[in-house]
Amino acid sequence: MAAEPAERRPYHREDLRRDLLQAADAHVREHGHHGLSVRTLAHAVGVSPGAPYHHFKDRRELLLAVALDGYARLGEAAALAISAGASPAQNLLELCLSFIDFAQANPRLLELMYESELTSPAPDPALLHHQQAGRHALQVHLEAALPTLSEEERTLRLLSLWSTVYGFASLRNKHLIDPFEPTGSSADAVTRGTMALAVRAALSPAPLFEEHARE
Amino acid sequence: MAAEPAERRPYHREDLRRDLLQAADAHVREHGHHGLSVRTLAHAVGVSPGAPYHHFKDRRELLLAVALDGYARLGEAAALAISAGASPAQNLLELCLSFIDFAQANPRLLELMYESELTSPAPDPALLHHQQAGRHALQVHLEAALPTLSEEERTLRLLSLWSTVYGFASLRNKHLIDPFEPTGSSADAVTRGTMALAVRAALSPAPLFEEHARE
DNA sequence: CAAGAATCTAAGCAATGATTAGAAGGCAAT
DNA sequence: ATTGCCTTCTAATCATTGCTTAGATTCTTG
Repeated sequence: MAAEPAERRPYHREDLRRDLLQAADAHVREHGHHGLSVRTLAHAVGVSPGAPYHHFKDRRELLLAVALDGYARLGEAAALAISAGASPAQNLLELCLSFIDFAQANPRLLELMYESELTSPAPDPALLHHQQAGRHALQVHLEAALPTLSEEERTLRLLSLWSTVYGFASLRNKHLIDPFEPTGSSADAVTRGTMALAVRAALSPAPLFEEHARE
Repeated sequence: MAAEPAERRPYHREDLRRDLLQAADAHVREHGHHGLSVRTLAHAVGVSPGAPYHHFKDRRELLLAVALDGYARLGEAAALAISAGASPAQNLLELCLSFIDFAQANPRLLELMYESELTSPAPDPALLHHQQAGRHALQVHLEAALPTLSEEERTLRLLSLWSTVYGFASLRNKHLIDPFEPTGSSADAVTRGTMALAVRAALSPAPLFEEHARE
């Protein structure tokens, strides 16, 4: 929490904004964003309590910047997950797993990234864009995998899959999935199985919708 | 926000705790729990700033009580959704839709009900129980519908379905599903379709898991 | 009716978010 | 270089908030 109080204080420092973001990110990772105080953050970086307000209008804007940083890293992870040679089904699964892995590796950060308080009162355009990116990323590969399906069917499958991924990650981070042992590196068997199931269902060639309409 | 400042103040009032909870619930419904202040709440109810602390140890405990109230009402809605005569599939779908409906009707309250800040530092047993109830409710009917499936397969389907429901409700409340017109009463076509699809996939008799293992 | 317990008020403390005035340093044009 | 302006930072300050304490008021129970 309390980083080094900064060796020296050259009044105008190199890049206070960067240092603040770094310290804020560290705090969010360890304790979540709820307890984060601008003052203690300033003190940790070795600067007066009012200094951060020259780089961020608000506490909210500071947290917003941390969140946007998180989205950037999430985007990188997602980009690494897909590969040009793989099938759409594989890419879809890897994309889902990359999100879950990111959520497991950065639970507090992900919580901030989807924190509703961040968007109020004005929904930041950049934030909204990144929040929608998750769905869009899946959409592309789903369309590639199921070009023949009706637009409606595909939308439903997309929403279902994205909801599953986001919901699983959220519930898992809330420790509501299971007494998981923290397996460590990558997704465990249950996670992989659930995601594989979800992708399979989303890609099932038979129209799942409008079939079981009896009764 | 500001309720009537209470007509008179008989020092010992009827039930301050109830009044506080009611006012807190109203505030959460309108503005969410983030901005809720114990002091303004006390003032709205017409009582001194320290009074609430005789009924709630903490601001957190007050919010916890509001959340538990929410879970009680969610439980009632869920109980109304299932009917003894219906098929497990129908009950499953209605259960899912009742959760989505509740989420749509009380978005801020649901956000509080799954707020992580609520559980820290000590995860309240009652809260945890209610949070797990969503999954358990689905579990019962899923077991009734798919008694022949392996335990593993059923667990994966359960987790997938519950994740879909929770994820869809969350994303929808974050306005991340679509530009929805607030249709008003019940779930709209996209919601019903997505949930029907998810239930269908969860109940698909063919083993979705461990089948497509080629490649 | 008296004693004790519960509920409430009043006052106050420490922490926090945010603003303001002005000092300290950087930067560009002359 | 010196001048003038802008940016960055400090110091001081304010309002709000969560929460505690001491004591007043009321209820309850023996």
